[in-house]
Amino acid sequence: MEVKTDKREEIMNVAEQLFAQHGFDAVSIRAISKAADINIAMISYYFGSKESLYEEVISRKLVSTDLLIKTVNQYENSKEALFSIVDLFIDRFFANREFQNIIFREIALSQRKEMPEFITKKVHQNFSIVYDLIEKGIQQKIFKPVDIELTVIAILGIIRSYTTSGNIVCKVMNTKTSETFNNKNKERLKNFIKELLTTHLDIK
Amino acid sequence: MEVKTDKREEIMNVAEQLFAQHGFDAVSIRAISKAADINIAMISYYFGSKESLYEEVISRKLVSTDLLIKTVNQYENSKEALFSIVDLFIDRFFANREFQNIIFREIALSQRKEMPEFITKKVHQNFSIVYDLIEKGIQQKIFKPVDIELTVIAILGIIRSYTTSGNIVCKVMNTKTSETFNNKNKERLKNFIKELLTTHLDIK
DNA sequence: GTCTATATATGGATAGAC
DNA sequence: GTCTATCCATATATAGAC
Repeated sequence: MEVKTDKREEIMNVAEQLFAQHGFDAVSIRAISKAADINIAMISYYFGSKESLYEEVISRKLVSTDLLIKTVNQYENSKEALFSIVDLFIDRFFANREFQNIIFREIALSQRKEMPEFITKKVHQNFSIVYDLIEKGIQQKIFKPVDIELTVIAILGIIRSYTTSGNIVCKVMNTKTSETFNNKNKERLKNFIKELLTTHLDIK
Repeated sequence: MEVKTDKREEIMNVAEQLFAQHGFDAVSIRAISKAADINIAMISYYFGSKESLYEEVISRKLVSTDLLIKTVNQYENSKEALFSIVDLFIDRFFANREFQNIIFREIALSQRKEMPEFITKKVHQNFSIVYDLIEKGIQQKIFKPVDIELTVIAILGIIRSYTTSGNIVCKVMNTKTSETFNNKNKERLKNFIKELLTTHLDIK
């Protein structure tokens, strides 16, 4: 017996991939309907408009990111908590790296006005969690006092850069795309950032 | 006596700003012609097509980046050379941060096939220069042996993240856009990365 | 719910007058 | 070099039959 995926969801999956690869404007609803093997009119029927479809595609993933972060707040030890956040972010970015393209394109764009505001808020929540963690560690004298803002930007920036720079990273690493994002290199990146943070924060 | 800017160049300036803000597809040649206060037909007349205009806008800046990098290769001391590169990149990214949006959007996109290849090559040259510098420093026992590839990605990634994340960085820093990119915060970012590298590479 | 046909808009590019 | 007018392709969205 086949699992009959919801049509709406399937359209969203196809749309997400196309938006990630080509950008919002370069993807027509015709292209989506063709790739999803449904009639063009169905997209308007289900979502009302291309813009609404786009917003739904983004919204559903942002929420789940937010939920996962909350689970980390339970660690007592600041170092363990910080490292688990590094793991968490890298896991999620590796699993959703196409989607991350959409997010950071929207952040950089001033095109669709309401959208970036919405995304900025969500992403900022993630930054805040890391910020609070480092601040707490400094207060506990576990971490050296550092520039917290820039440390947060650095952590997320490195991860973001690795996962969304496509061919550049592959060229630097001298790997193919599949290899660049396999488990071995995922662990490599995790260890690199943890070691970088260990010396930066002077963790014993 | 007025300096009469070349028409072609003025169109390119206007186009660059619009492409950076809204992306290639969202900017029509009508919008460019209106913003540049010239007739629509003139864009085809000067550049042949919208795509060619876009390519020219990108090309002219990439070349100058490349030239500047070469001047740095003259430093004897690896630490001084590396730090001067950090200064150079941050200066250039701050001065051209709108333009950087175009570059990294193209890198992430697979839309215009020939374009990313062209950009990838140029950007990779920049990465290579940093790579070679760190490698040399390690051989000279000035730097601790580190993961060179990831170190390079980290340096450029932090700078890129700071300059192209728009509102996010402003929100984290609790600053307005103008303040985020003023000289004080430019120096702050330079110092942060240099300190980070100092502990990471264990520079005495 | 699903399809065809179509209304309507917008964009890139060019022909041809001046 | 500069402009108007226009061609042609493609896009979104919807009306209406089934």
